[in-house]
Amino acid sequence: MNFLPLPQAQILENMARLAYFRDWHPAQLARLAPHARQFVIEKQQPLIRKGAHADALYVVVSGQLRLFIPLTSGGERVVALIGQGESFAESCLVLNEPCPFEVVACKDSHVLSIDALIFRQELQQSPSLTERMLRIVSTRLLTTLRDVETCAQRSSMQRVACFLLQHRPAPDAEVFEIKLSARKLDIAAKLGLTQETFSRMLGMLGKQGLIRVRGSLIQVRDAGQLARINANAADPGQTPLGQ
Amino acid sequence: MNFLPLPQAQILENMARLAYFRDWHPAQLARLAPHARQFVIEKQQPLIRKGAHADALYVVVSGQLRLFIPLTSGGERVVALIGQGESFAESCLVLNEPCPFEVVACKDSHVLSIDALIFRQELQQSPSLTERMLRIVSTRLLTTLRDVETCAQRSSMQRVACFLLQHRPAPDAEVFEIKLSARKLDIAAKLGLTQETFSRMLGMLGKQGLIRVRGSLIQVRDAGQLARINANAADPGQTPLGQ
DNA sequence: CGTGTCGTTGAGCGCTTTCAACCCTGGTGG
DNA sequence: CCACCAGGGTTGAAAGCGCTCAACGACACG
Repeated sequence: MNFLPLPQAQILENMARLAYFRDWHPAQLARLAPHARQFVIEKQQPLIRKGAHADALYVVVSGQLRLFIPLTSGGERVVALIGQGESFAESCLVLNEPCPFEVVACKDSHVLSIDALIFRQELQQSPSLTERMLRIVSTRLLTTLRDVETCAQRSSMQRVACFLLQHRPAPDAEVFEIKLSARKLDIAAKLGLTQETFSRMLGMLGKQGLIRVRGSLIQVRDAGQLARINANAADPGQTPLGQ
Repeated sequence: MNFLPLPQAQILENMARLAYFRDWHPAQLARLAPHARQFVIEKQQPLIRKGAHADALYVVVSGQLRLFIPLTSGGERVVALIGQGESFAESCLVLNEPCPFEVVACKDSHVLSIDALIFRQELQQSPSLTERMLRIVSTRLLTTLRDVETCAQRSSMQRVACFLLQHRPAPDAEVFEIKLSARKLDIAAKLGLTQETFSRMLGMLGKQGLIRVRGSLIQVRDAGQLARINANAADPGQTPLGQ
């Protein structure tokens, strides 16, 4: 985790370029930039440990971070994968609570940080910033609840179907493509599965012709049938008993 | 779901009495009260269906509500149990998104509702209210993440241990009591377990002397050992093979 | 005292995990 | 150009664990 000795002008420019800061008040950005830093974090290096206090608001400039809860088995339960232009740990910052998950870089990444004290100060003085944070945290809560729904599915086949259908561009789209934004290992961990099980389920769906997998590219060819897997507890991949 | 024909003065008084509205601006309460209603909802009756838009901010005056995701198996995955003086679905209200869970009364309950439009209006005009909502939603997100952590535990024994330790009053408290705030059925569903498994795990812990169960009262007698169950993947409840 | 709800206990099955080996792909260097 | 290597992904076999179904027990309520 090396800080980049960037001049403030550069930092401010980087911030202005990020979609995340779009339509923040320019004056606000100018106030925050002097307390912002940018740094590089190498693949597999930790950024925040579980239980630590978040001392800044972090925004990913490039790369990808993995938020996860470490399991006793040595495994991980991925809570979120944070990509370019996203922030995280906002709720911890707001409440000044310890971080409930670990944060590690999936790949070499650039991250921008805004000092917590300064940010809270700005928060108190800026209703529009507060409103923005309310929106962000609300969105994250709904996303998390959707993930909970996916993981709540009893069978692993249903979880995978649920996951695939989350990427449906429209409620009636029957065919569409998904570009996996992370290693299958991490996605499996986000679904509460092992990578082996995830792989098997994708294989099964492939054999049925419902999807087509080529590396990290998945083509869904029959979303309706996929949705039916989710609805029926029955697994149509196995012997069609009576159906 | 019967609306109570309460005079506005009564509604306002009820609101003022609720801890939830403590230190809201009196003027604010006065503005909202005319658009608030109070109603009774009977045990097992639905309040909001999954996918519906929340048309109001709801606050529980008495009783208990169950927020859950329906599973294809007919079961439920409880997301939260909302008791007196708590609100819910704030994030849906803020983003005007459909509700990701069902809401049903656990017991006969009194609920207060504030019209969504009016509430959003007030939200825009009142930075302090926005800040309050930000705190509430942030808290709910952290709570949800803690629940995710519990459910992420591989073995059911670990989940139960995790659940019990969530009620530890202090990090070093070795003995303490827990009063279950809901039916064991619902708590099990919140842990992602069946009530049978939940019962079995409590039974095992009881036989080991780590806890003592009397109805909905659980006395934890050795929190340290309980924490160790969580840390070690090994289940000390079974035959001590080799240990 | 009967009734209904909730909780407990028991037995068997199916699924996911675990552990293992193997494959595939991209990158590197001779 | 090919051999080699490392990381990620796939596939196979075996075993453990939680779910399901079913019956019983406990308790509150009318």
